[in-house]
Amino acid sequence: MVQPHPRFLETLRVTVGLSEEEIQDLLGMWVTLSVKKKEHFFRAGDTCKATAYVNNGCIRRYIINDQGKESIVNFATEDWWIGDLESFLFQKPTIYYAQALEDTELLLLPFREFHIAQERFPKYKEFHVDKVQKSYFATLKRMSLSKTGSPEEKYLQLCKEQPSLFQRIPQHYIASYLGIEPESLSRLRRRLAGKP
Amino acid sequence: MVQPHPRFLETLRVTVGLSEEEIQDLLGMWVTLSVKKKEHFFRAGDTCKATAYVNNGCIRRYIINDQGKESIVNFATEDWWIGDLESFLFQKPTIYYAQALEDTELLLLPFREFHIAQERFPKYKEFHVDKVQKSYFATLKRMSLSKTGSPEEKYLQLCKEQPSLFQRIPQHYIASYLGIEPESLSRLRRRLAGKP
DNA sequence: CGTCTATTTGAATGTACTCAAAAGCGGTGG
DNA sequence: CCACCGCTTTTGAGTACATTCAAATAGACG
Repeated sequence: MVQPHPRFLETLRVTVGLSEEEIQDLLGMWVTLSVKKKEHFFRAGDTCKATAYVNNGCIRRYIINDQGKESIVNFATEDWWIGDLESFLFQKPTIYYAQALEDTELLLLPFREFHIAQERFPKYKEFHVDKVQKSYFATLKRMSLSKTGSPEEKYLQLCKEQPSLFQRIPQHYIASYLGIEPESLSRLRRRLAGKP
Repeated sequence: MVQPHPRFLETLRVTVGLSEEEIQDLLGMWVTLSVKKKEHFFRAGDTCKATAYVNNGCIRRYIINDQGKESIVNFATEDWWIGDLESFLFQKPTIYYAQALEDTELLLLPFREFHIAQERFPKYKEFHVDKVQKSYFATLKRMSLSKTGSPEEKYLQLCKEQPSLFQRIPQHYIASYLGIEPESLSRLRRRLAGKP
């Protein structure tokens, strides 16, 4: 495996609470996957065969609706997790697409190894259950607030949460995430810049 | 306790998988709460002291944003669960409001009893973890799809999922749920009815 | 430099919004 | 039984903002 991101090891040590030996043991179960810019990690219809940690790079997760329109659900950069948990846990087809926007390095824990790890390290299982719950609560909050917010507010929110994105990816992806057209985002930015 | 909804008992029997004795034991831990139309079950800032099952009636859960605008998150009718799990599990203040739109009867499992039940009946614990996960996945899917959908699609979706609502509550609540103004919903309905 | 892609700008259109007022509906009390 | 009241829904007119389509400009990269 490639050199894991420092925060990956820190998570295992501090948040999960594993000993150095346990970490070495666990690390042995992970494999590295490189995904080149523009390539897909998975597509709708695939079944997710592993949980994935973004070691570096950037992945966009999106969905395509009945009318063929795509909408970005989230961006995963360094130290994020990417995948479709439902597809992974139940080994059923996903409805999402995951595409690299930069050359990306993923750390994968395959399905079998995931279950072995959960058995062997109860702390890892707890960590995982906890992560699901936290994601749930965060998602609920984001959803509730985003419903009342204007595109402008959502834009400013994203600027706060993931400022690095604007330096690395074309902004029509940002527009797709915000649920507006690239032209609208362009005009929105001009308005915010205060040039009438 | 009042007569529980038949589907409540069925859930305990079939989904949770408890024996008749266990059910009797568990039922003893629940208490009934009546909430009159227009009254609040909880408000932002409160800490949820119980998990709540809607035995009959209807509750709207909503949020008020920075600009003081309210937005309905969901409607809970018979055989739904209502509350803020995050607030309940971590005993911290909620950001939501829950108000009865009809005289409503709730079945409550208070915080202490909830934990006793989880210890005494491992199956109940499993049931609960499962419920959280399923809610999470359902929420994600709803969110992803709602982002691309027009108000019209969301309206038709609600018609399919909770048709009874339209017979019981004022439609400006539906509008708030859809994220549009009452006037817009009125016009939307006229368009759908096909009267130019 | 030339090509491809991304961003910006313009003009016309559409849809939801605000504000205002009218019409519909349900319940209460005379 | 009817008149009145409060609340809900509908309708109208004008406004704001995102969309579409089209074209011009700017950037990135071989």
